[in-house]
Amino acid sequence: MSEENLYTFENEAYRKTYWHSCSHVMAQAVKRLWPEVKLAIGPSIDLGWYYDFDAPFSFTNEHLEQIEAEMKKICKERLSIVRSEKPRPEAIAYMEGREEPYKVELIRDLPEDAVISFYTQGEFTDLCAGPHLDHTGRIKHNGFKLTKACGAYWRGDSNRKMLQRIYGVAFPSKEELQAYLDQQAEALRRDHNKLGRELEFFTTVDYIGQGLPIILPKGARVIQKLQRWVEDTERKRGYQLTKTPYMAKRELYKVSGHWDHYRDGMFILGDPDDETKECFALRPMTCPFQYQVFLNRARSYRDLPMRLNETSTLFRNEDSGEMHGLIRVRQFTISEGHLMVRPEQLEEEFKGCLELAKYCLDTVGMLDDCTFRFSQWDPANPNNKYEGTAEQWELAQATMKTILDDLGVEYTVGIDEAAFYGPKLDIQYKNVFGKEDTLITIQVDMLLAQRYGMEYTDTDGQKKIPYIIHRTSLGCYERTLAYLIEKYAGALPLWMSPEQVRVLPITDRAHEYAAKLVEDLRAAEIDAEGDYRSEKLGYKIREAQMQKVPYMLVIGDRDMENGTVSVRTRTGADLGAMTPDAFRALCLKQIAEKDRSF
RNA sequence: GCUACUGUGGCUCAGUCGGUAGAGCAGCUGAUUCGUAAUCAGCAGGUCGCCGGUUCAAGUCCGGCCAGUAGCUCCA
Repeated sequence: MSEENLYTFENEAYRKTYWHSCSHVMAQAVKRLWPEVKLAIGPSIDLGWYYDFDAPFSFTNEHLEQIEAEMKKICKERLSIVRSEKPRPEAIAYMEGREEPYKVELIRDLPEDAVISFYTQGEFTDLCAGPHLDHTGRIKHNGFKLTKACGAYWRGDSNRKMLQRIYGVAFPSKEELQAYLDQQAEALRRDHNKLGRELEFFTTVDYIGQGLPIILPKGARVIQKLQRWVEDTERKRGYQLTKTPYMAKRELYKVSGHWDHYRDGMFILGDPDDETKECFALRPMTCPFQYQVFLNRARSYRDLPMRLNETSTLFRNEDSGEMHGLIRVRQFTISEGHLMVRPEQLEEEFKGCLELAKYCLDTVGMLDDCTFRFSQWDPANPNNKYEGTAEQWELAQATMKTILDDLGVEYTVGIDEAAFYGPKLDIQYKNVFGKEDTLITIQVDMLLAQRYGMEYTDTDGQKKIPYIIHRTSLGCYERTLAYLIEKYAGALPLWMSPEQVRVLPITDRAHEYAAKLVEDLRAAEIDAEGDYRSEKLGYKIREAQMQKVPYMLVIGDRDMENGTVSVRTRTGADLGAMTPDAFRALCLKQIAEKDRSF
């Protein structure tokens, strides 16, 4: 960072400091307007800041406008922001005197030897580690906006009180703020939950239930293309396809530990507490089912690595507020797989899994937008979430770290993000709202094989326990489809488009010729449709364009005379006239190459 | 699950102070045969998310439920 850029938004530290000071200005404005509101915390975040409040009323857009107006005043007052420190008892007494119970709790939870600092601007003082700008006038009064108010639990704990969080963003100028807001509006136009319904990829029905979308023919066709490609790709890489049951008796899940750790997340058929009767549960994951394939007969080291894949439909009883379009649902189908490996094969096989996932993501065009997270356990997790001993966890995580470092994977560490049976490499993706979810996960499991009595006879005649890699190559098809719709704004690459070509006869005279073209294209396994309605060409083009059909073939008298098709793309380009054979070859080449540029 | 907001024909929306539902697009029928983003006319389509309450009268008011949206918490 050069000297002249130190106090600009190019410097992350400055940017964060600026936003943090914005949060204080916002809190000051709220306290001026409604002194009875209690303060919780207000940090800067990746983009902007938030502040959590405990207010006796709900913040509405009108309140946000009032707060913004007061904030502008505070900026114009150019109040100095001054740091001070207080010893612990004095700090507690100070915040008790100000009737700020959340601040008192925060101070009480600080370590004994912590420096307790405060920042004061005008009449407003907040507990804060800092740093901050030197005065409130540094904040451009027309460069910020409060974007939304919503609920958030105190200290992120769902057992504690729900406070109200106000989010804001700020930029060094009005123009940059506007550019950001415009860009956000543009992103929302890509929202798969809106676009996916408009384009008839999926729908939902009230009386079927939450998180249970209907995948319509177009969405189903895309998923079918992806699924066939993934299964073929896996087969080429030595995977064997399995088909296992969608449900099992509770006893299966008791062995795996899912019954103890995941029961609330399962759809249970029967009374789970009546041990005298059979009780089933729909599967929330495929692991224990696919293990039975390994267990089918005695295994030798020659059987390993055993790579099993399954296009697996899973059922998870998510809490009602968790569902979101196709991204978070209660029934989904995942490109699931498990690899049973000898210890010395672990690194190579893990590498293979990662390469496969990267290949899949790259092919659909999503790799560049992904981030990697090494999800580890938290030994201090209070909910007894994790199985196994500390030694087993340390070994699994150390092994995985070595693998990731050897592969040169750039990752962040997520503490307490592991599965209950082992650490994970999660490949994360963000939706148009900036919310991140796991797209793909590759997990190392040194626990469950033993639980299920999985073993193989090694070269030395000894029985040994395999390591298991849990992995997916393209994630869940519903979620992946959602992200693809958002990434491409509905205009999916040709090879995965549900309708690849639409033939548009200009007059009735061209119907027969058009129908023949459709037939020939379909014979070549190209998804083609004809629009034989007696509408004008412009109307048919408009409709095909809005439905994001990659290629339109305009057919008129001229084409019939010359034996050509006139090719138009959904981007509006006119490729001119060519023979049907030439067009078909062009199409097939782009499909075979999975050309992402079209 | 929690907080807030939303719910009128397939879609986008109008519906005043409670007085018994309206438009455009899509659909259907007919006319039109028109070469690169909307041809014209007609027809049909809604127990206003569901259930209950208040009222002479509820799409409008109240309660409960269901569904959708954002965030929180959880999670692929």
